[in-house]
Amino acid sequence: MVLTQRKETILKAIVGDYIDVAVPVGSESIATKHGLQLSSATIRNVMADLEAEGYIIRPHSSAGGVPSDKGYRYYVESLGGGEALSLEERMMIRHQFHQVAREFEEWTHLSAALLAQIAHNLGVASLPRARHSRLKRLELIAIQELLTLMVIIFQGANIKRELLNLEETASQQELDYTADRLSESLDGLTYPQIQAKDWGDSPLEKQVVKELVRLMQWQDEGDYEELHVDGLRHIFGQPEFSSGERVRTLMEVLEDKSFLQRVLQQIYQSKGIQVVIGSEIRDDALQHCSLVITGYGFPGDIKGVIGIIGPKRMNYARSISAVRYLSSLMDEMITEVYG
Amino acid sequence: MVLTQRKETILKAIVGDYIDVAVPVGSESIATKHGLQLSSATIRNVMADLEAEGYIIRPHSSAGGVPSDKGYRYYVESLGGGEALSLEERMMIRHQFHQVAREFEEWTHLSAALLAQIAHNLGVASLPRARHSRLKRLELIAIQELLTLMVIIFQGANIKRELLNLEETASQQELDYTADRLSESLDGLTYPQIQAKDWGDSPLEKQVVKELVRLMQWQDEGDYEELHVDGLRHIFGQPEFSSGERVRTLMEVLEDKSFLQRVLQQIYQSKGIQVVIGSEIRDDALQHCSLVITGYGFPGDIKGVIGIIGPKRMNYARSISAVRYLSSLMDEMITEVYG
DNA sequence: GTTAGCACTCTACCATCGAGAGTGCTAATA
DNA sequence: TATTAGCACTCTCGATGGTAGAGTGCTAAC
Repeated sequence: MVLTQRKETILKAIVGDYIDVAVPVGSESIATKHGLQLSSATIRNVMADLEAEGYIIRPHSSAGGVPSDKGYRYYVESLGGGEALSLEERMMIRHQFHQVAREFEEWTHLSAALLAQIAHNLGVASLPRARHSRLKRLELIAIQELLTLMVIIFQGANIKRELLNLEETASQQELDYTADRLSESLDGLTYPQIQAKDWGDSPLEKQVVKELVRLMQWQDEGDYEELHVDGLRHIFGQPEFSSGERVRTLMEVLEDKSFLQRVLQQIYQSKGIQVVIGSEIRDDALQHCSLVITGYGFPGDIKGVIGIIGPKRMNYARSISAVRYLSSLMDEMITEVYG
Repeated sequence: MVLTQRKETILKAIVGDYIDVAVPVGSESIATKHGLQLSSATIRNVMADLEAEGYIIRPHSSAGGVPSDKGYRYYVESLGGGEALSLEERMMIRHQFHQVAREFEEWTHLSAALLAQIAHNLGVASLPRARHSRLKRLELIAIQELLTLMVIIFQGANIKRELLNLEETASQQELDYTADRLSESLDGLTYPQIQAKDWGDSPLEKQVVKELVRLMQWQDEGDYEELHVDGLRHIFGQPEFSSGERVRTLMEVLEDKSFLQRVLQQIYQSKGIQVVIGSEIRDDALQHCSLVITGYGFPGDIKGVIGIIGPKRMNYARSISAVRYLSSLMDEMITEVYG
């Protein structure tokens, strides 16, 4: 599936121009703007070929060409590494991360915000999570006679809190004792390991462990941590989303978190930065969109996901660089925490 | 500012009809649809008065009337209690809350989602937070030699986690000891009280306390907890947001959390459910919107906020009932937790 | 293989026009 | 005096048609 030099040059010109101006591009403008030593007639011939081979589409019979998904795909493949972010941008990003380095709820907020800002599209980011969560520490705090707050701290600094209705009363001392005992004996264990252990007679302990296992199981089997989305304001500037209908379906997808996560999951299986274009996304609602997305964290174990969602007509080179840089930064930061 | 019986009836008819169909309403349709024993000519006379008094506006000289902000205001005031939610709806809501009762991260998600669903507009909700946060317990967990995870549990089950770069190495034992000591001596204190205490010589303790105070201060002085927004998909169905420009400014406001929080703060000062219409909101970007919103929690102490944002042309009666019911439910639930 | 020339196609824009909805006014009516 | 019928007037909205311009495809010449 490789094109001759000239076809490729012209296809890239078409895609590039269309990305810039969102208007079908004609043979004349290519001939003049790109310094090719070819007349518009020649370019028309080439474009006819490109259309026949499915790389471009014509909105109507006497209109210029717009890239098909196949055309975008060829364009993206031929980009190579993509242009790196400028030094100033990289420094700006590093600086901002430095500001929030200690509060890692902020990491995903910042990532999503920066991606949105750089790409002028949607930025998405989820916190990293271990595939098999391991307990680090457990706290039990009495709230009312039978109501207890259970705080679970996982390795990697993930935290869950949950209310627990005790079956029988317990003093704060008893709760502390139980929490300490459990923290010690369960340190570093996954939920199947916890489940496999032999539990004595203490009904309190039993109840807490049961709840703990339930929660860890639910968490490990679930999808990602919550996904942060930023940059909605940019999307509405794009001509492809000026009509109401597309915006609405896009919103429906974005608000149906489970759905978006399913899409991301499917993408995340593979390594490295993924670029998924239009119909390559399984879902109808995202036919007009492309994703530039990657997982990060320790391969196969801890995983999070960050990326960019936008119209197919996006700046892929820049988006890829941005996602690459931010994912490496996130990798760096969580390596410190998960040590 | 009270209208005669007839004027009021007609104004309410206009506002009600306009809310239904989003089209300027004419004298003829009022005369026929509302069973008034009046001819369209009479209604035209009344409408001329209403226009002169500023309750309605004409898009152009020979068009029907659309409510002004003043007209909406009168309509809302005259609604009285508003229609209650149906029994089925209330049971459905209660049931859903019951499902997530133990995980209160979910409370705001669910509230926002339900409000959005009921009102077919944006639902917003923030978690409750104490005005003066009080420490409940502190945990210190070694991650690397000089890197420690500090987990702070507040009264009311709010939790913060933060990374701490230690000035000198400390074993997990030392960290535990310090955390226990501090948890005990600081239990129930606010940050000024903590600051006022006399701190011994332990550099570790000093550092932890300093960081703790910084964080609590930052938190107490900040705005609300993060605000959850749901229902974007509904907004785009509304005719007033079909044009690109308004959507974009709305998005800009929604994504600028600090800004939205400022608006909400201003509103939250007062008690009970607030209905804020168009120009009554200080912000230009929200001129086309109305808010139905209320704080909840213990007055003057613990506060959160939930509400509905939509076009001025919203179903106020239903929105008010929904916000009222959900805020009472949230009150109920946090009363249990905060005791 | 490339290009100039030209007829053809399609869109986007503008002006025009008529139907329809709705008003304001006036005069007649209860 | 309050209400109503009647009517001329105003404004929007959608359809229609006509034109300029951009761009193509084809053919013949280079």
